[in-house]
Amino acid sequence: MSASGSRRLGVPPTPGAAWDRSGAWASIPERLREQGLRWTPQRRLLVEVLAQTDGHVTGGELVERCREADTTTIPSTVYRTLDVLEELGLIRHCHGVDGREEFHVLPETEHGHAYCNECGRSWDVEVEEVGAMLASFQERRGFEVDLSHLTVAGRCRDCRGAGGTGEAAVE
Amino acid sequence: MSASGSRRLGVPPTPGAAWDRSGAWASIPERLREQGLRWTPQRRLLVEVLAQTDGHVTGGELVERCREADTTTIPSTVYRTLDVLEELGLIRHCHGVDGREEFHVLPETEHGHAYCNECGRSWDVEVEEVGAMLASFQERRGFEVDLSHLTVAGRCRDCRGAGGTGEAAVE
DNA sequence: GCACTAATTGCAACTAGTCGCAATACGAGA
DNA sequence: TCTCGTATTGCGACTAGTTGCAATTAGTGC
Repeated sequence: MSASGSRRLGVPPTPGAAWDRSGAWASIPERLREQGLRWTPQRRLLVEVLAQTDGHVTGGELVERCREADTTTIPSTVYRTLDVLEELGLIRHCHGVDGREEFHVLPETEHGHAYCNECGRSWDVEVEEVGAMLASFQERRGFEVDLSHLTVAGRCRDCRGAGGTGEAAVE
Repeated sequence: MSASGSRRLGVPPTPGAAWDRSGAWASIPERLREQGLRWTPQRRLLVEVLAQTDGHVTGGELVERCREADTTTIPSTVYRTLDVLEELGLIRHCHGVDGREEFHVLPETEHGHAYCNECGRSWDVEVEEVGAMLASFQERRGFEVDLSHLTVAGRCRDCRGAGGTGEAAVE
């Protein structure tokens, strides 16, 4: 495959302009149609599943949940719809430490992730924490970093044995 | 994929601090045996292939090259041997933007990678460039970052210039 | 309500990689 | 040189995701 494959770097949702979540879901059919795309039962099902999801999900989990609602769900349809929804800015995908795909639903702010290789927990990484790095890439390389795709692997405080709390663990 | 093979662009390997590569390879059999592991023909083949490799390779490419030398090569054996060699520190693996595994042979310094989503090129990211981020993770979260596993995705200078889609997309 | 056409789906085959298990064979010790 | 324990291999099945293609169908125009 080529790096420019089906997964384009869509323009991310503007962070400040916090979306009305329910509104965002409701407008999907017309937003699709505006672009000559279609609103199908399969897409509606996935959107319903997504609307009940908070935080991160893997593609496999989404396929699973769709299949619970409709046993005839086909994985390739789910993954293709996920691509379309990502282009619409409703979800963002990134890769966990193991390289597996993960999706964020309606990311309110662009953020990256930190994963602990040992316990497998993950944390959101906000722009402030890596702002200097982003700026340095911009200046030194002219490189525009896609924060939502940033995955930082390593060992968390707990696993290093330093004691302390695993704040805001996601999983 | 059009641009396969090793792509090391931008920051070149540190010229002075070169290891004695042949020495590192030569000591593998005994290093394995020291740990109660074994030196097999399959492992020797993979090590030979690796010794002729510079920069980054995907697992698939390695399987391919081993198969060229020995058509009976089994993928799972290659991947398992890769794990063993990583434990020995002879290679490091990371994940490209598409989540696919990539291996570095004999990494001279711990480094991360920057990938351009559009042209697919990649660059090494040395510790100086992300030092502040590493330190901040350490202090604020007690999190020890594994730099060699860091993949920064985004758009490179050339693609931002050529694409002309405007810097307005940056958030 | 009907026809048309291009977007979408379902399917099957494929890529990349992992895992469990029985058979093989490395290499330490006799 | 032979024996033996166990690391490793080969294999087949499986997970996660992608792709090409023919059949289906959403949605526009009449």
